Amino acid sequence: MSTRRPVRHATTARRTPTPALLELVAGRFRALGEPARLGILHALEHGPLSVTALVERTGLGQANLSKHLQQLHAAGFVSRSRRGMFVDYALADADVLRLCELMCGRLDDDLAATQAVMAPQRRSA
Amino acid sequence: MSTRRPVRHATTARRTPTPALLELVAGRFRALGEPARLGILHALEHGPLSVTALVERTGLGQANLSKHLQQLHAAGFVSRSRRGMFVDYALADADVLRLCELMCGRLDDDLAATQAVMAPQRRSA
DNA sequence: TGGCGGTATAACCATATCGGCATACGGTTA
DNA sequence: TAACCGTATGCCGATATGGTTATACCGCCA
Repeated sequence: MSTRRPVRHATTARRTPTPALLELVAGRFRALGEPARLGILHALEHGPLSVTALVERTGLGQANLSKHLQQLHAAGFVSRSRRGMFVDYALADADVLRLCELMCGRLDDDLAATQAVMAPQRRSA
Repeated sequence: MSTRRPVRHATTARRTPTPALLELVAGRFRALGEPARLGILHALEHGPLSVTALVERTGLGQANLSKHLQQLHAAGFVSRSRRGMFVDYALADADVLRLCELMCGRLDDDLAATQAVMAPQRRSA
């Protein structure tokens, strides 16, 4: 349910945003503003994983990981589902990766620009 | 310079991200993870503004605002330029708004979904 | 050159957040 | 039901971050 793509309400769009709305949006960006959580999302890129599996791939402590997963879930970036004794987490939708790719694209550009300034004539360094 | 659009290096793309890279990306998301800074970006949506002008539109204290502007600038979201005694800040590019729109779209969807669950038969509440 | 308006920085406090430890919760299996 | 495994939560110390006040910096103009 919720294809996420065609929907577009007027809720958050095109108006002077209230402080409460800004806080909501900011909270979601903040959820991505942590290397550990980005690592989790990256680990989920190729399919759902249980908490235990995520502990291995990310190297995070179990408790710590669990807390990060709660935050990602609260922000709507991952979905939760039980499988026997395990709990599988998965990327909620493709927009998550879109956000990261957009951000990475910006980073690439800026890094390239910085390099160009720092060493204009060198090939790579 | 730097059209930002067609460029796409291999730097951050498609590889197991190093901790340092994750930190870089996370830092940029964190720069957007603050209502005050989102408010600043919103204020700049229709054109460059000086710090003084931003103080008025955002209601932030001057020192506070200045610090937020430094962070946004460091993250590459705004550009700086002197005009006489003033310093004008402007959105660095259109991707900034793209990121916010993507995030707002997600929020809209989630809010709609929540409402649908909370009051399936009501029209609006 | 001195004063002034605009902007940035420093020092400070309050609060939020992360990571780790211990432990509680929830299913599953014996 | 009891023991057990996977997951979540409460508490703590360390650190980071935001907001305020005071002050330093820096072009401009008299």
